[in-house]
Amino acid sequence: WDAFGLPAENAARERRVHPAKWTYENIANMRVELQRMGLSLEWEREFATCQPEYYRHQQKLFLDFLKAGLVERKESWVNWDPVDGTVLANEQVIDGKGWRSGAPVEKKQLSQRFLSITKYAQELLDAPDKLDRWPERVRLMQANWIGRSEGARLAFSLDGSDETVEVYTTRPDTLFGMSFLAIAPEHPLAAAVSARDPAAERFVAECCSRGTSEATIETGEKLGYDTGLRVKHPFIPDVTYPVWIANFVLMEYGTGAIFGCPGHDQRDMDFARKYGLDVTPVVLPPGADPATFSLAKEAYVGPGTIFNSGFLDGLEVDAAKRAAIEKLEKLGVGQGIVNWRLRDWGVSRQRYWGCPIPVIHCDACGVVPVPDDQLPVRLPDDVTFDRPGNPLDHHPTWKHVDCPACGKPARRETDTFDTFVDSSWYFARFCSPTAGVPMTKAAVDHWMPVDQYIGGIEHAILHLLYSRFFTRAMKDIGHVSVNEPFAGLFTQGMVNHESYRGADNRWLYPEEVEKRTDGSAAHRETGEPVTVGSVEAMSKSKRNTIDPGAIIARYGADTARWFILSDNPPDRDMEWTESGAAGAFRFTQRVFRLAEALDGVRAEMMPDAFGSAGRTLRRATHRCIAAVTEALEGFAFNVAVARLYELANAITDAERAAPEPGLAWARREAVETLARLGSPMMPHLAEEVYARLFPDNGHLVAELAWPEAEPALLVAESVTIAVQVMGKLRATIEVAPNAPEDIVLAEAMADPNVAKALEGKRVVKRVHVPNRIVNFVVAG
RNA sequence: GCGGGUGUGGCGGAACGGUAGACGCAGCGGACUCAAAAUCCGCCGAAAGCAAUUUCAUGUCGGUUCGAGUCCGACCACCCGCACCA
Repeated sequence: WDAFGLPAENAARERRVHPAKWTYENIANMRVELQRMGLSLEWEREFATCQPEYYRHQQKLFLDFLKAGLVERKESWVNWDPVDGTVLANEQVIDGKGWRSGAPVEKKQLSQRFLSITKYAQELLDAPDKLDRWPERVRLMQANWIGRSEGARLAFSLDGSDETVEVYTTRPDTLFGMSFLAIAPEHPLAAAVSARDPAAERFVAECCSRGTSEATIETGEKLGYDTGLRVKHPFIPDVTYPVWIANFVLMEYGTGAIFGCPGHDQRDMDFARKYGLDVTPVVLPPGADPATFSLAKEAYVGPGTIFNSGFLDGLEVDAAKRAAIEKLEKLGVGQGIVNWRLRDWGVSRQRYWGCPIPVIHCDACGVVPVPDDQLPVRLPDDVTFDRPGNPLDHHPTWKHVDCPACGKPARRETDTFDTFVDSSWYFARFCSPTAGVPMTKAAVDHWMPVDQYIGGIEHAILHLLYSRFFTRAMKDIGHVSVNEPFAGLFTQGMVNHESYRGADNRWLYPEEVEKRTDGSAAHRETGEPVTVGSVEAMSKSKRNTIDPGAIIARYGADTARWFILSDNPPDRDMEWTESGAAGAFRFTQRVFRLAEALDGVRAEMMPDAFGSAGRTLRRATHRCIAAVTEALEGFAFNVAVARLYELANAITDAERAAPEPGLAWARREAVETLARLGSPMMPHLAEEVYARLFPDNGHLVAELAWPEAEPALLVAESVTIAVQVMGKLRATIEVAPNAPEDIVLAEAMADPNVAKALEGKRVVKRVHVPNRIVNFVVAG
């Protein structure tokens, strides 16, 4: 149970219930639901991430990471809600305001802990090429997120000072096209300027309050402030350029500063045109005339030859990049580097309901790791949520401890881990869930990697990337032997449903809403009108969720399972509808009746020969084995279900056939197969049917090997061949399997309808695909 | 802006380049019943025809092929991810 996190804390604040109580009650409810569904889970391995028995090992892993140099402490910018006194995730900032308090969100710098995921950037980027059972889409999303780029880092000297400003660029070839240098509002140099320039301070403050919210990005308005500072060009020292603070420069990417080349970067172009800065083209498109080539509003980003650029003139873009980097390195002002979009993973959260970060702050010794023998650092139970901010911070005694190093009074860290940490290694813990260490080597070597991982596409980036990083880090400190945690990945689609709002604008659960025949909707009890919202992913906050318990209560678990699997391919999003549930229930009843009809028919030796109905049924049975097996292996559960319906229909046909030797045996075989192939979907019914057919067997279907098709029965007695004339179907003929071509063609031409279509035409080509199709190509 | 995906009956969806619409849901007609429920049988893309059958049809337009829902190109619509990433 991934059990730590914000929802529990919100429940605590809204309903005055302790997060632990709320969480364990939810777990209890969900456990009952999973058990009622009859899922084959190994409950001996159950645990919840909020149990000290779990998170103590997470704390140990963290300390191992710390020792291995995989943890850093850095200042970082966060979204700060001044009313709630807490840090907000980006998703919790709505239109620049805190989602709960509605207060304008501020940017604030906090000292946070970071896991060094960027040390593994190249490996994390490369390895998915070999994960051939991962969806291509997810591999691409991971690669884009990691975002490798090659370029140069170089230092610009400030005119009249010893200081420099570092920039990162992927286009060192365009350095001669520079017309300004721009820094992010959060850049240290911007702070220095602000200290003596109130107008600059106001500009920076405005940028920070607006942040990089969607509103600013959408309007795309580029805003800048000229600091009055100037920097020297690395290649032409006597020329200087203005230094601007610009809202479109991101502190988090590269160095937080760029050199502006309006001719060959659209953003720089927009900025230059707005503030009247120079635009010098330095890349000449193929075929363009250097004397007349100019740029108006569109930057040129294509290939070409460098000009207006001193020693780079005449080189192609790629060669110029190399030459520029070489020169920068020779001058000692820069070098070629690989840059990553991926940033280190900030794991500190100023929250109560999470795993405590096991370090202690001592005025004398600095940051001291909690010694292993003092783990776990337990969350205190006696906390209150009557004040904004982190309850751990307000707790009267919890954070006061003695320094493990010097023994003097010190403070516990009150931050907890991002809950993504909890889910980044649980799969390894499952291998040895009760071990006194995070995981035992023998167990993880036996089980890992996970053969088949299943999850929603919403986890395509963060959860999977973090787990991949954790696995590599755990390998480096000797816990596991594998590099990648998940050998196969299947991403299931989301289940969507309409959402409903009542008269008071509160969200309503679907079961509270009654649909009227005229299409309108009303509250089931009060009769008040209900606004029907869009069909969207089920979420607790919008209450558009369905409790499978209702179907289980009405029809039973097998019907619920059968129905859920029967309609949609599982990788596709679907809209939940119960319209097929009754049909699924009918089918479960029908399967039972098919078995009941065999009561009194004893299991005898397999007959030597079968009549035609028996042979037909046996072929259907064995074709079904092959088809269902293939469908299940490909996660096409809906197709597997369809094949089982076909088998049921074939059994019904056989029931109506005239009695013949061996037919009863064939029916028993078919019903047994139906139960066994259906057992993953409807296990309880399968066991009941099987026990009825073989009361003395003493085995469960679940214990039996998967059925295997007899190859001889997969070959049809006769095949239907489609006959086309010029690609249009004119008839179908029945022939023996693998019939000789001349016989097939003769029979095809003998068909009256085919003959009619061929009348008066000359056949110029005969296409024959054995057992499938004949096509006559005619002329005239 | 960049990247990816999807588009097939009234609905959910099947379909190694080879009979488009398997299977289910809904619907219509019938049997059984005093009646209902349950069950069973039949029909069920569109148009024409008494019928055999014919024509059209997998978002649009084109191409490759004996043959295209499937492969290729362009476009349209919707969905998802990332996004002033230098």
